[in-house]
Amino acid sequence: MTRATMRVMTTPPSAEPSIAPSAEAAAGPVDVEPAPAKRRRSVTRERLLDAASRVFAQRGIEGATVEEICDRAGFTRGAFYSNFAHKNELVVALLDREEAALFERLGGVVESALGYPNPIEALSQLLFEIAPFGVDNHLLRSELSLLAVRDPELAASYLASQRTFRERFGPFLESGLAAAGLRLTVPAGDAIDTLEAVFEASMRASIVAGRGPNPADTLARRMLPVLLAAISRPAP
Amino acid sequence: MTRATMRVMTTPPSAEPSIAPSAEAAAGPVDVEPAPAKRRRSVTRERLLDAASRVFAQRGIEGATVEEICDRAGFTRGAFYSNFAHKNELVVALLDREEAALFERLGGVVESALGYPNPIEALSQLLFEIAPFGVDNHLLRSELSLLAVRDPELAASYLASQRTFRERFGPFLESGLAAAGLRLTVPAGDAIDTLEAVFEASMRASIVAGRGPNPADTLARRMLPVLLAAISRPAP
DNA sequence: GTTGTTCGATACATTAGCGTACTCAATACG
DNA sequence: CGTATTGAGTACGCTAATGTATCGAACAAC
Repeated sequence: MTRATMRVMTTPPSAEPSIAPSAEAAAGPVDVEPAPAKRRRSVTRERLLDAASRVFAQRGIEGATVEEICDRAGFTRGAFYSNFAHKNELVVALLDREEAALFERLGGVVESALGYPNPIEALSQLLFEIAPFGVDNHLLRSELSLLAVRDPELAASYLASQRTFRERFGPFLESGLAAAGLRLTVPAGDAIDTLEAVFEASMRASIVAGRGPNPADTLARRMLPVLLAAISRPAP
Repeated sequence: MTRATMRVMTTPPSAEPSIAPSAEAAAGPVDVEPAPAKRRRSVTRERLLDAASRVFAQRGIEGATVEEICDRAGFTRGAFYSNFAHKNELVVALLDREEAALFERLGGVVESALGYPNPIEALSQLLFEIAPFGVDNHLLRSELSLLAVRDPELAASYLASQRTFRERFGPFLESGLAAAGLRLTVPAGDAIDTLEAVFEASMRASIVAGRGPNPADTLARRMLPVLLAAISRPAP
């Protein structure tokens, strides 16, 4: 019952393999895997973020407790406060990470945009491949935007994220449409906001209604083609 | 410092006029004003609901404490728990009340629907008269839908409210369109959900961005005509 | 090997907010 | 008028969650 003993028991309870000295090539992801031990810290951070993502999805941001996040990550609160100052900092960090992940997917899928028969359908399909990249993120963003209404600090982060999202997604959308011989009839920002709004509503609706996260028919699935048609017209 | 003294001090601190015995015709609203004293209770309830509405708007549902609501209403928690079983019951009660209020407005505005020159613009205008009947309600519904994702009890109430909203608003929308020589091209439910989603997003966006609740140009203001056009076509 | 540093664990103090039980005052009713 | 009922205030206990201060062990460098 020395602390060493306890540590062995608590550290890798049900998560990734332990971070033993020479486990460099071991662990799952294809990540850069930096200096073997020097970066335990960043591994811990990642695991906390992973856990946070799950717990947030389940309980919501406000509903989530730091403790549960730590438990799920296989750490104690000590580890948490050694890595983040507050819960909010965690939220922001998670937001950043998910955003990066989104753009990665976006990059990976962009080439498949071209050369479809029906342009609107193709674009819809495309959006479906990147947008519902997890209900969790939608819920997260949704709740975040709500929290941002009151918390100025979160608002700043949220707005920043929102802006880069628009900046990167706008061109994507426009080039997608262009490839289909279409162009936007409304400001790109509005188009994106509208699409996002419907996606969010759609997600929430299907969850609240108890249907699985993405059954074949959702509001978004039905409305997306209509919306895309509404905000574009054949390019001159 | 008998309790009587304290009561005098705490009861009407900064709210509506006190509920003295013969103050029947006194108080503000044009309400039915039932039996003079028999219904103190319902007055208390109303005041708690009013306060709750304000506090929720400011702090959010989860962020609001029962205590603050009571303070603002000029009561103590004793009064609260004498009127509501839980915070959730309050939330549901408030939801019901706001819904009723919405339909009242909807009734009052429906006649002005007819006989406009530009049908789409007219409808947009109409929706703007009933929809942003207060940012607060949008935030409330927004947060509620989020809470409903996790809380089955709230989900039930939310879904019920959602359903009656759709049932009453659908015909309204359809007849509005019909009067303009248009008909829906998508299911009414989808149309409503989409409009609502954009309204919500629009509200949140302008609040988060720090602009006032309804400046002349919002996402909704810009997109509503486009959306309406997208979901309707000339009737045969 | 020894030493220094870093990271995470343990334990604690504190706060806040909820819900309940009990009490008193005022009103309604006979 | 006196009694019963109801509505609101007061006080209390309890739980959950946060953040902090301290401690020990592993790793890295020399």
